[in-house]
Amino acid sequence: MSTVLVVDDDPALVRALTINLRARGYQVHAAATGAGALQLAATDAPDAVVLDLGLPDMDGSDVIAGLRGWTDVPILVLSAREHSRQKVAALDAGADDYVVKPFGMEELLARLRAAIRRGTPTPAEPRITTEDFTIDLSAGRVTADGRDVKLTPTEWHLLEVLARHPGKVLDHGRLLTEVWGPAYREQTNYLRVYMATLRRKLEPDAAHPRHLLTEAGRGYRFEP
Amino acid sequence: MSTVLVVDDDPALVRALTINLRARGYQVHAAATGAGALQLAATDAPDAVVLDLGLPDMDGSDVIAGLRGWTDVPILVLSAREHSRQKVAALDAGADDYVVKPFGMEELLARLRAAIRRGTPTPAEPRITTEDFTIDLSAGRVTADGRDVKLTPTEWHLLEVLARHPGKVLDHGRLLTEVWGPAYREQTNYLRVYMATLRRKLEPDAAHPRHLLTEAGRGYRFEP
DNA sequence: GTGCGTTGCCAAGGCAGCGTCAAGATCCGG
DNA sequence: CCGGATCTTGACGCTGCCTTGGCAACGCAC
Repeated sequence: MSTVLVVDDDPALVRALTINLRARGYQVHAAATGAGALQLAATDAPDAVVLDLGLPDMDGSDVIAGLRGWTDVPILVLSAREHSRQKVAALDAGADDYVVKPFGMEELLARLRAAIRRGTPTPAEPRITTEDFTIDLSAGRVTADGRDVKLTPTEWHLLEVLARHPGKVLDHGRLLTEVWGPAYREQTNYLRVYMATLRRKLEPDAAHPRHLLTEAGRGYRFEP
Repeated sequence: MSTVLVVDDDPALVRALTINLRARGYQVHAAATGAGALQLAATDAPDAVVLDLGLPDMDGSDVIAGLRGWTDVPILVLSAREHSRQKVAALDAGADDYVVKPFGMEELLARLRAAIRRGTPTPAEPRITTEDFTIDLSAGRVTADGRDVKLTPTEWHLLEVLARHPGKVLDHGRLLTEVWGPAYREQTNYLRVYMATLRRKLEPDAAHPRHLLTEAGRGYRFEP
């Protein structure tokens, strides 16, 4: 999960932000001064920084410059002042976004999500590995001991749906609807045929599958 | 020089933005509808998009989704409405920034600079080599054993799109929208024709391609 | 053990998708 | 206005995928 560095000298605001961010699954570190912020940013390598411009010890632009000297971490600036000139200065100093206080928490969180999303142009390796094969969802390929496995469109589509819900049992109706469309909800034989070919192509022993499992009477499950 | 696509149905605002952006050295293209915006974005490949949410023909989120389906170009959203919920929706749909009308021109320009600065963090090696040929993306040239290979504009465009996503399967719709525009999403025969000429010009054995591969039923893939 | 529903497996026919070719249509420089 | 390059369009086999039906194996309830 992502780490966020919150920099503000108002303890109440820091606490409010911390609570909201933690509730969304972020890890939060806080600093009350510009010097502390630079220090923490260097040691923690956060995924985003929320920075109040009105710090007691340093000018906001200097904090931004201090960060930008060595990192491209997204910086989201908070400020009580509406002054346009200051916004321009902060953005040109290298900030990624600017939010005026008082702000809505939902908006701040959305802007933070947008900033972090941009900050990681590698949206994580969407790659799922088992002991016997590897699925690369973004590249749309499957490899088994080094070699590319050739899958037909339908085979791939079915595998993709299963792999996106690892460990979960997906019932027939759901799989059929997602792969073939709502009109095919009753054609459970399709599933039998295609699960069979997937097992033949991916499982070491198709007769005793280890990853493409049947949950009798309920559906199928993918186990990494 | 950066190109900016301005999307707004208010001619006065479009003119004001155009004048200001041109004065700063940007190249400006404009659209008044969502459909026009998607079309222009596909053909012009702008470096940033300024998008008004209140378009006559499409919902703003749909325009964002239509762009995000195939490009990471920075999107800066304009809206008259202050509603927080709409901001959140636009940002989560993939927008990079959100500015409430009326806005200060200086602030808008600063945010635009920040967005474009973020959007081009890849000076990177714009050169891709395979065993049989080399693609120089920045120079727009391809060489096969020392000699320049002559490509027509369309051939080059198609090769470029494939080469920018090495190893990934790109489906027909995506390739067609990027090379020919959204209106050609169904013309899969274009792909067949141009993949054939690319193979003839680049592959040692066009009948058994090693780098320009077809993923039957799903799309094409470039393998370095 | 028996009966029933569910699942795995196989093979054959129809057909969609792909590669290929060639003939207009269009664009562009001279 | 002409000639060549480029793009568009249609047609035609062919490969291989999807569909379909039938049958055997299996597990579970009785």
